Amino acid sequence: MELVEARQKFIETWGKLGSEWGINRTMAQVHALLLISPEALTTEEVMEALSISRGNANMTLRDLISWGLVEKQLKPGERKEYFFAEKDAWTIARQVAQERKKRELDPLLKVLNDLSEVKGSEKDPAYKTFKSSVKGITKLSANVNKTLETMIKAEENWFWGSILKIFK
Amino acid sequence: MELVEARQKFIETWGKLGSEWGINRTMAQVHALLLISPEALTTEEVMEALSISRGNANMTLRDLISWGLVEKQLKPGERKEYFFAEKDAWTIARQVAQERKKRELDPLLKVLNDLSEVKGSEKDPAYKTFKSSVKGITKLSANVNKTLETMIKAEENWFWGSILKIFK
DNA sequence: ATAAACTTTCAATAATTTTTGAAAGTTAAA
DNA sequence: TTTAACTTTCAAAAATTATTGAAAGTTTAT
Repeated sequence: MELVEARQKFIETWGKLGSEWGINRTMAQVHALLLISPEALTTEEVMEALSISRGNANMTLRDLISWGLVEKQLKPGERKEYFFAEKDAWTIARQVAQERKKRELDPLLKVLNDLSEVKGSEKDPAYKTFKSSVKGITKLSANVNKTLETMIKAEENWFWGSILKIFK
Repeated sequence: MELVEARQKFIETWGKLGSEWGINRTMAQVHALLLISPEALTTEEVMEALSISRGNANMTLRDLISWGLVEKQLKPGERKEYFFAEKDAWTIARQVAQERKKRELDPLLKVLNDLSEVKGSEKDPAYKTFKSSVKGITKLSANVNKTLETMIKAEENWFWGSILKIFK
C-alpha cells in the first residue's frame, strides 16, 4: 500500500472509530491527520487536507486542545498558529481516560449516590430491584473509577504491563 | 427521593450515558427500564413506560437481545413475549466488552495490520511518522485486546479485584 | 491610528440519526 | 380454513447533530 492511500485509510478508520465512541467524526479525523503529520499544521492546512470549512476546523481544533490531545505551536516571527498532536499512544489513552472520567464518570457517581438514598419499603419488589441494580452499578463504577485514577497516574507502559503479568 | 422519581432519574441518566458512548439513547433507556423492573415486561409495557412507538420498542428490544443484554421470556399459555434484562453489573460489563471487541476492536486490528505494511522510504519524515504512530496504536490496541479477552473469560469479581490489589 | 493577518462566532443550512405508525407478516387457537 | 393476537418491517417525518461561511473580533506591525 502507498503512503498516500494508507494515510487516507488511517484517517477514515480513526474517524469511524471515534464516531462509534461518541466522538464527532471530524474531530477524530483532524486528530488522525495531526497524529501522522511530522510537522505542526495550520488551520488552513487542516481545512485543505480534510476539505472542511474554516469554522469547523477552528472549533474542532479548539475541542482537541480542550481534550489535551493537541497543542498550539507558535513559530517565532509568524502570526499563524500551528497545531500538533501528542503522538504517544499511551499518553493519548490516559488523556482520554482522564477527560471522560471527569466529564462522565464523576457526575455518574454523584447521581448514583443520590439514587442510593431512595425511600421505600423492603416489601416492594420494585424498590428492592431498584436498590440492588443501582448498588451493583455503583460498585462497578467505583472500581472503574479507582482503576482509571491509577491509570491516569501511572507511568508509561507500567500499567498494562502489570495487568498482563498477572494473567500469564 | 421517591421511588418513582428515582426510577425516572435512573432511566434518564443511563440514557444520557449511553448516548455519550455511541449507544442510542432510547436503547439505553429501555435497558435501564428493564434493569429496574422486577418482572419481565411486554413490548406494550415498554412502549407505555417510555412513550415510544411500537416499531421503536420492537427494534430496540431486538438490538438489546443481539447485544446479549436482554432475553425473551415466554409465559406458558400466553402468546405475548416478555423481556427481561440481565441484572448483574459485572455480567453486563463483560457482555458489552465482548460485543464491542467483536464489532470494533477486531476490525481495527485488521486495518492496523494492513497499514503496517505501507511502502515508503525511511528518509521520508511523513513515512516515519506514519509508521511510528500506527505502531504505537497497534501496540496499545493489542494490549487492550488481551485485557478484554481476559476480562471476557474472567469470573465475577475476580478481575477488578486482582487489578486493584496490585496497586495497593 | 490604520491596515493587514489571522481567529472566532453563530445563524442558517445540510447531513445524519432516530422515531413513527400503518401495513404486512407470522403464529396459534377455534 | 379463518380469525385474532401478536410481531416485524420500512418509507416518511421528526429530531438531533454537524457544517458552512461570512461577518465580527482580535492582535501585531507600521
